[in-house]
Order: sequence, then C-alpha cells, then structure tokens
Amino acid sequence: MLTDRFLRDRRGVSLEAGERARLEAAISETKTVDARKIIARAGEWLDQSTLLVEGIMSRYLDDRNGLRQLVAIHLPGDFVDLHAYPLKRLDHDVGTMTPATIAIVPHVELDAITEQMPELTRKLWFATLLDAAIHRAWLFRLGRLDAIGRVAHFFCETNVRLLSAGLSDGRQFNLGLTQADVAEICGLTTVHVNRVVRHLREEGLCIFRNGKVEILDAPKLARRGQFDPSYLYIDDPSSPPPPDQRPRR
Amino acid sequence: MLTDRFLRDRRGVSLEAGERARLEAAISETKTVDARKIIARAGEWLDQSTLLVEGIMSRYLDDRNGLRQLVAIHLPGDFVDLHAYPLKRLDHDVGTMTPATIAIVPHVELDAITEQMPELTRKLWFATLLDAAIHRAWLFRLGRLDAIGRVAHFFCETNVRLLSAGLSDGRQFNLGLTQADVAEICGLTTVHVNRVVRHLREEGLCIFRNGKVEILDAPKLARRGQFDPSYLYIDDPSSPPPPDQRPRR
DNA sequence: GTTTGCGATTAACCTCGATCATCACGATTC
DNA sequence: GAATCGTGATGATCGAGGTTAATCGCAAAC
Repeated sequence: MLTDRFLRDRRGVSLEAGERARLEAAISETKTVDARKIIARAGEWLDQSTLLVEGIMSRYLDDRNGLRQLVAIHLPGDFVDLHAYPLKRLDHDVGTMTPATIAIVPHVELDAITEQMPELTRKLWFATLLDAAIHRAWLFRLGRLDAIGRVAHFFCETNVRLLSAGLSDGRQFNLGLTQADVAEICGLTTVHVNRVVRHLREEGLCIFRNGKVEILDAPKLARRGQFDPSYLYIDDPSSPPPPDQRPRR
Repeated sequence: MLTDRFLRDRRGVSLEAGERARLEAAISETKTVDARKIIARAGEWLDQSTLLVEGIMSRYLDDRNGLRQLVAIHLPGDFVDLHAYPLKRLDHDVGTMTPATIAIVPHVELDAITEQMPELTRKLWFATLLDAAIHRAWLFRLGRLDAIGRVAHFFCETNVRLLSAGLSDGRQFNLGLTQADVAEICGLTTVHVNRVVRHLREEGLCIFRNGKVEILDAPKLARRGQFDPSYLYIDDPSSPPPPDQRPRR
C-alpha cells in the first residue's frame, strides 16, 4: 500500500489497520515526478498535501544570492508537506531531489479525518512534529558541529531513517545525492564537502561515492557527529518504555 | 486572561471567544518560576504542557562539551511545549531565561479538546507548526548568514514577534538576554557577539545594551539579516489575503 | 569600604572553511 | 569525433570567527 511506510516503527503512533485504510482512501491520485522539480513554492496557498512513496524530496529556503539552505530531506513514507494542512501557506519551497512517486491527499479529506478520527488526527499531528524534531537536530548540527561532524551527523541520521523505512541495511544505502546537495544540507561549500568526504574515507568512518553511503565504523561515525537517534522517535526495544501510569509532576 | 496573547493576530487561526474560554478552562494551575530554571528535560515523559504568560523561555540541546544550542526562544503568549502533547517525550530541554509566569495545561484536557473541538485542535496544531516554521528560519540563519546577519535576523524576528504580543513598540524592546544568550542562539561565541553588537551599533543599525534592543534603522537591519517576516504568519493587511476559493492545482 | 562575581569589552593569535582556479572523468549531445 | 556539461578532486590563498586571556564596570553582598 502507498502508506505502508508512513509512521512505521514509531512507538505508540504506528497506524492501526483501520486508520491506514482511512488514510489510503484519502489519497486522490498518485503521480511520478522527475528529479529536481518544484512541487510547491513558498507563499502559495495549498489545498492538498504530498505523501512521498518513492524517491527523495527536500524543502529549502533561498537566500538573496540564489543559494539555498535545505531545511529538510524527505524519504519514502514521509508526509512531506502535511504541515501545509494547518498552515495553508508554506514558508519554503518543496521539491524532488531524485525521480519520485508521490500520493496527493486533498485537505478536504483531512478535514473529514480531523472531524471524525481524533486519534488518527493526533498521529498526523505527531508526524509533523517529528519533522520539527528533525529541524532541531539540524539546528544543533549547524550551530554546534564542525564540518566533519555535520556530514557525519547527517549520514547517521539518514541511515537510521532509511533503516526504519526498510531502505538501508544499516551499513549501506543509496541516497542519490551529490556532494553539492550535502553542502546545501550542512551549510558548507561543495569544495569543503569534498574534503570532508575524503577525510571520512581516510579515517575509515564511511565512504560516500556516486550518491551511495557505506558506513565503515558506525559507532565512531556517530561519536564524531554527536549523533543520538532518540529525536527520531523510532521504536527501539532497548530504550526505556513509556511509564505504565502517566507520570505526574 | 492568561491566553490573551496566544495566536493573537494570526490570520485565520486566531481563537474565537468560545475556543479561548475552553482553553482557559483547560488550565489546571499557574505558577511563577525563577530565571534560569529547567521546566522539562529531554527524554522525560510528560502529561502536561506549558503556556507562557510572562517572561522569556527557551528550548535547547546540549552538546558533548556542555555547550548549548538554543533551538527556540518563547515569548509571552507562546504555548511553549504544546508539541509534548503528541510527542509525549521531548528531544530537548525547556527552561526559563527570565523570571516567568506559566500556565499548566494537562494533556487529558487536550484529549478532550481533540475529541470535541476539531477546529480548535487545528489551531493548536497550527501553533506547533508555527514553531517549526521558526525553526526553519533559524536553520537559514545558521546555514546561510554570517555573524552580523545572524544577529540582525534574530533581532528583527524578535521585534516582530514581540510587536504582535504587544511587548515592543516596533523600535525598542526589552529582551532580558545577555550577549552569551545571543551567542547560544546564533551559534557564535560571546566574544564574537560582542564584536557584532559593536558593529551594528557603529553602523547605526541597532543598539543592544542591558538586554534591551533599540532598532535605529529597521529596513537596513532587515536587509542585513535577509529578514522576511512571512514565516511568522502574522496578520498583516498589506500582504495578499487567502484566495476566496481554495486554489486547485 | 571592600569583596565578589557577572557581563561586557578588547587584544593577540590561529584555525577552519570560503574563495578562486584548474583539472579529470564520464555521460550526453550534436 | 568534438563539444558540452555535471560531478568530483585538489591546490593556493585569504578572511571570518574561534580561542585565550586580560581588563573594566557595576551591582549585590558583607
């Protein structure tokens, strides 16, 4: 199903069968889009949102000189611009990075869901806040890490996200991004990303070639990027479960 | 009322009288908190959220060396950690920067609201996504602006936000932050923030002294920080209104 | 009046990453 | 086959901002 990967392995908020069916029914159409196409522009009024089925998409802000800062990348299973539902108007552009398959969900369908299914509504809300949590990790990356740490952190994050989408084996994954893309994500120049990539390779941490990432030493890479995956809210039996009783304070 | 400033002047999502009353009724208690106190820690399971009535609060991530990256600052009227309602567990710490008055909203009350009031639910959702939009602006700041631009952008943003909260006259406002705080926000060192502040003063853009900001040349300051307030979604008669009919694509 | 301590300020030095330039390689295209 | 273009690789140079450290102003505490 198109929504199979949506909120997969997210503790406490994975969809029930009925919820998944309801969301699936809300899809008005699916289509394929070429790489490097703009799906929605900043300031546009939107009446639909985009669920990413296949491929990689991004959200970005332009600066005055035509340079871009990516604020998010989206992987299969992500409800890319669900936040356009409450916001109605976006503050940034949304586009594809690779060829992509997307499913369209009209906002009138989401109106119906919010009227009738409060539990599913909370899960959709959760999905948008997960994006916000990733924004925060990216803020940490840009504000507190050096160039090597930023790229290391990005690779770690993407590995974990793709793993939960079933698109990485935990050691190797295909990203389809260029060094220039990584530069726009990490707030660096392509030249310096190239040097960072070489450094990571020479240190035996990971190899980035032809858009593919091979992680050689995951613990060391995570340490270098100060990466802790808890902000991704992925179901992990080894982390402490929610308290039986809601905690009081 | 305690919620008077919440979603004030936000086009299309300002609260109706009944909604405001319902939210007000959801408040279980209010309290005052000293400056520099932690309200919630990363990883904690929460069953309540915090509405900021007076004072300034922040959210931040710690790095390995004990340095912090602020990911948000909150002003009176902000529902600081409303995102804890869908997320249940935070990925960051929440604390006060100045002495503050806060109102507590138990999540069980929010359960009731999401069951009974879908329109108000969408507005609460909107409020959390507004925070995400501000995260994105901060990402732009850290990724694409130099030190002077970052501080200029931050002052512009804060001025607009305080203006809509009725706490700035558009030219001057009291922030109660130190240069070290600004450094943690802008991903700089205190030493360099000091240099930037001097530069902004000498260029006649703005004066930052004793936690107070005086804006001398708002247009120039905005240009220097590439600041465009549309991401704050504040009601502004001069910006284009939503289309009468929902747009189709 | 002295002490303490926080915050602001300034200087000296150095490093990381930007900038500019060139070159290699492969895939298209004509 | 030549030309073009996107992507990656690498060297030389430079400057913004980090680091370290010293000093100052001022308010609170004693």
